[in-house]
Amino acid sequence: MNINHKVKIDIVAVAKAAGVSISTVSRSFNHPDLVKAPTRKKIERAVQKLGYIRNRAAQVMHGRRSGTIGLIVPTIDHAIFAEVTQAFSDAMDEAGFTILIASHGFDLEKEYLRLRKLLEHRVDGIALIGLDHSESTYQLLEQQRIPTVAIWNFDSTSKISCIGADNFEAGRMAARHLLSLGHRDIGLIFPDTTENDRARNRLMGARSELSGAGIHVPEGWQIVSPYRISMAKDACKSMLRKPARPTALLCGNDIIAQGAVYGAMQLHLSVPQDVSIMGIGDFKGSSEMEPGLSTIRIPAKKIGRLAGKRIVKEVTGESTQLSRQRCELKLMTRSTTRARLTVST
Amino acid sequence: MNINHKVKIDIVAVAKAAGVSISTVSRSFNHPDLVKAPTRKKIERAVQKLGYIRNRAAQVMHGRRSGTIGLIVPTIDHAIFAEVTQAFSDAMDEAGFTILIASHGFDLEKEYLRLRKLLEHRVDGIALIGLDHSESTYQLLEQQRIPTVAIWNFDSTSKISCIGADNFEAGRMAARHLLSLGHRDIGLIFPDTTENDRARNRLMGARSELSGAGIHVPEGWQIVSPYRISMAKDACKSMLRKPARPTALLCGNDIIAQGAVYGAMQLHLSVPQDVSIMGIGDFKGSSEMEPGLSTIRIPAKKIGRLAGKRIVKEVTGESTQLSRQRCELKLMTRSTTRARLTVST
DNA sequence: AATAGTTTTGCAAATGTTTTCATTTTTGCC
DNA sequence: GGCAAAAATGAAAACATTTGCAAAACTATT
Repeated sequence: MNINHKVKIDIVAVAKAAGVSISTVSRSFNHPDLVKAPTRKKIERAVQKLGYIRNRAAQVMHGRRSGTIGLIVPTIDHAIFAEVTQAFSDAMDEAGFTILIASHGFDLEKEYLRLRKLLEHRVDGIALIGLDHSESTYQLLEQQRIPTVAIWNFDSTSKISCIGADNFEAGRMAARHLLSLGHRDIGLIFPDTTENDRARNRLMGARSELSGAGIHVPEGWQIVSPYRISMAKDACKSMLRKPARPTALLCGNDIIAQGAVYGAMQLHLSVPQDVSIMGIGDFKGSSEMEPGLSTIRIPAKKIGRLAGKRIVKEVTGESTQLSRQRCELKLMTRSTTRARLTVST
Repeated sequence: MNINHKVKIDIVAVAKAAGVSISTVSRSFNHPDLVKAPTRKKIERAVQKLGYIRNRAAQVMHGRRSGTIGLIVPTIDHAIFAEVTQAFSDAMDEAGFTILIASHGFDLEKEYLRLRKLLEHRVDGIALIGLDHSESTYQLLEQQRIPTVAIWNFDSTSKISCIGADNFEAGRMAARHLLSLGHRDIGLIFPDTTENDRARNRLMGARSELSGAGIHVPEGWQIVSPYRISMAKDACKSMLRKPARPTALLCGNDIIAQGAVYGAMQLHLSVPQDVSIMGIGDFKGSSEMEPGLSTIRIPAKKIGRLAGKRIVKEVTGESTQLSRQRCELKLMTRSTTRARLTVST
């Protein structure tokens, strides 16, 4: 029955239909306790009849919060980011916020541009992945004084709030696990670390642990592979085909590790008998594959959820100072690692 | 140097700093060719100095488009949706739009609420997954006359624009492949299909093909499992442990199929020697796992990208009528299916 | 029934921008 | 150097809402 014929339905139309003033309509939305129940009823009925939907753009102009948070990720299409994004989104829903999402494909210049665009939309807060961002990004965030939280990394010296794991420690734990199993010939497969602090810190952690144990990783045993199963598979095969091959592989994350496992299988090496493979991350799927992947668990869901709660707090002014939160890591010993069989020395 | 001390930086401040009128500033953004180059330079310098960022909320109030598209997905944290979302996002970036994302966890009532919220933010268009939506959702979309596109399914009778694959056909093709390999004892593992038209159509397609070949699927050989590897693993094991077990498994999607492959492995059955396993979807990872999964390829990236382009066209008014686009399917024969070994009949 | 106090409602200004129309400046041409 | 035409700029209205303040309508008390 509601005739909606070209006429735009705004608060004025509702007021007219309900036979009250505009202010009363506005108030009945924003401060319902200030308007008499019967009046509210009339307004509600008018809203229903006309199919009115409030215009947040107009509200924003009054210094009201937009009720949106900008989330900038490298890519959505990665197990890690998808998981963390979903958890973040759940936290936002709970708090009544909506997410504006943008991805930059690991390009920090693009990230800056995405940030600008989100700010145009007057998001109330910004969530980023990691702490590696361009100087201009950091400057812009500071200049705009917008609540910001970095997801996924913990760093006690960060300039912005951060919630996540200590990646250095993660690399260290992964290395320690392999060392504890008696491995001394260890290969490393990591992504390019120039614009990726997460990977860089893991690598540094791993190397530090290894050299602490007096182990040197020879030239050919450290290779670079992006976070793609197929690439990692090839990288792994190229390393394991060499006459002198490592007895264990430490991978920059679970995606690489999964690729490594499959690569080894293709060479008819069995995991973990012939080679142990260690991941970092414990992504969805790592526990479920065959054989189950040994890895360092980084609690993505928890991080996403905490980050969501944190940004809401900063936006609502409930807690405004910089906060750094470290999420604990956990060694998940599954079926891709085992003690080195024969010590040939 | 830019003093930004509590003073809010709006277009007025820029005008003052540049020594021109507000209108000129606005024009230099929206119709740069209408303002003299030197004036534009002055304005740009003022913008730079003050760190001004345009306020889209204010623009929206003038009937301008918000430059945002609402995307509502069941969940982000699923290989399929993550992939399609990323492709959609890329298309949006290209067109200069920003995405407001919301997820509903396969709950169509929640979907309706998310839609309402997105409409409050005055998104210019809406993208949904699939064609199964609540009556109120459809009504709201129609009433608000907002450009909408359904991603992932093709249906020639849809009430809204849709871009995707014909899931019935996908199910049919998967079944046909198994039949062509000589399988007649086929088990089905599908998710609950009550609020999921994609799964429902696939199942119907598969069953129709099977019964067309005179094959009846006995009670115990059709089980329900959600789209979770671990659950599918268990479901598969429960089916394959029975004394009379099928020679092939047709799975509702690749996640279930991956779970099935791992489940079979755990029972020390080899795939495809002991049992063939067929997926639907060809998600990221399916080609890379060992053994590579035989499946029906649904081109997620392409669908996401096309959907993005389509919604932009509808929003800009370039093409306003309902459009239905079917993306072609492709049988990917990899290593989890093979001809039935011995025909015992 | 009048008064004071309280609750409810309405008026109008304010928000940051775009755009129409009018005004001013510049340009081209004789 | 003056004039018409064209180009550039500015003033003010419009957009959909919120909110401070004032007015009106109730309540309670005497």
